[in-house]
Amino acid sequence: MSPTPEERRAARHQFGTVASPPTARRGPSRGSKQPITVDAIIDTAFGIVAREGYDALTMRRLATALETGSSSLYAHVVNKEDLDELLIGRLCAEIDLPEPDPGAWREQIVGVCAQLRDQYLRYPGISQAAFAAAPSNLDTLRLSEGMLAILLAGDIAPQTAAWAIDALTLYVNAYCLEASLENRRPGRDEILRRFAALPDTFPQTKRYAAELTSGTGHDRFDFTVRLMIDGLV
Amino acid sequence: MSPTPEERRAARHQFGTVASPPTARRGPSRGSKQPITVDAIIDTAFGIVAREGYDALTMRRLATALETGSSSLYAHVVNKEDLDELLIGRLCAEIDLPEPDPGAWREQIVGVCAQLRDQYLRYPGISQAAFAAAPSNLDTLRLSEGMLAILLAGDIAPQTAAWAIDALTLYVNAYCLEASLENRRPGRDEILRRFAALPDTFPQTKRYAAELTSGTGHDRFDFTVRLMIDGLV
DNA sequence: GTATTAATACGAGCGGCGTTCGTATGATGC
DNA sequence: GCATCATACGAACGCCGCTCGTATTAATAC
Repeated sequence: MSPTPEERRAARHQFGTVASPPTARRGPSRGSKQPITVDAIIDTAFGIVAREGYDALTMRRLATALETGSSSLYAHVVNKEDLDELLIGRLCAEIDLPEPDPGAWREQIVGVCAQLRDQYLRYPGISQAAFAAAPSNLDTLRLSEGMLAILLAGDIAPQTAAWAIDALTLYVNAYCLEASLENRRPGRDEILRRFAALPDTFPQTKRYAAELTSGTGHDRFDFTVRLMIDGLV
Repeated sequence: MSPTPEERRAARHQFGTVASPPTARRGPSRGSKQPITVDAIIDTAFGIVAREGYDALTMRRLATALETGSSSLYAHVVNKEDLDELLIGRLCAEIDLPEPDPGAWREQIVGVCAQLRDQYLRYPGISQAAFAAAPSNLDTLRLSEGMLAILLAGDIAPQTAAWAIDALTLYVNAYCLEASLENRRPGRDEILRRFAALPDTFPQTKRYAAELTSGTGHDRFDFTVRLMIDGLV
């Protein structure tokens, strides 16, 4: 009996893949349609999120894209939450972790955060899933292990390093989640107009409306990440 | 004609309440049941979230608690998103903003962040709604106005102050969102056990497992907020 | 060569969600 | 007394995640 989805999930949290013997395929494979695999599910899911955003990723929608029924997915994935974890896992797995260089730890950490940010932004809204992702997933642990190694090489105290990693990843998640919601909001011009129309009980907001609404590109992101990193010993 | 929910929402974003004349109540009011009002809806919603968490707050569930049908809510609230905004608005409205004291701006900002955190934590998961909340809501603007005033009094450059407020509120949101998901996760003991069972490709994680899983109470929160604030000029 | 068995696939259906629509209710102004 | 109109609400629509019973297929055992 090949591993159930539950067993696969457990393996992702506990040990490296048990390398279950690739049991020869059985079961129906009507016509030219290729069989459903976990990888195919993940690939298709990423496609949907990239094109239509995370909210469009439903089990039914995903099944339709795979030309099957939603119930078929549950033979490969425990539930939606499990699918989310698989997506976040793959995302983290693709982060390039540099060999720690004691003289360049700040740039290295900034680089990792930027990579993570760009991965999230490629798949709008997926950071929602990142918040729920369990901290014991092997792929996400690989990421924190790499960040920890960089900070330790930079002579940061272990406790400080651990909390800094938490703070940084939490901020990256939040920044990307907010960024993915930005299209639902009024544009900068509209906000400036509303700020100008505010009553005089909002003097600072009116006066510094430009500063409050500025931050094109990733200026705000860079500002905050640097703020945190420069504060480390 | 008394204001439609849409008009009420617009008022929250544009101008102070237009103080629509409190038209005497009309319509059915069968038996002793008191009429549905926006305030009653908000109060009941907070009760549900406080007791059962944000995910339990559905329009149907809310309507049931008010002893009515879900469709009745739409006479007072535009939609679920609007309800979320009302909740976040009230939450922000209850934050106590101190008179800016140039000599105590750090403590003042920390205090405001801690208040915000405690408000969010009182209603588990509600920070999900905070992410989506539009930045032009009057109650949330009052909060950022107050924080801006504190930072400016501390001689922080306007642009730095604006971005710092963004970073701080984003972090508070993220921290509280993660905190509300914590009960779904394995406890600290279980995580330590898993870390110990990791392969040797995770040397730092294994060695500093204690540091990585520490941070009872709000230690991690305090660490990060101080990290950001101390980095300001 | 045939029967057995395990793996896979999937349609139908359950309960719940946000939201809309048509209609009923009843206090108010004339 | 009657028309008006804010208010209230049941029924239904199209989604959602998920489960269950069953059908299909390929490897295996005899």
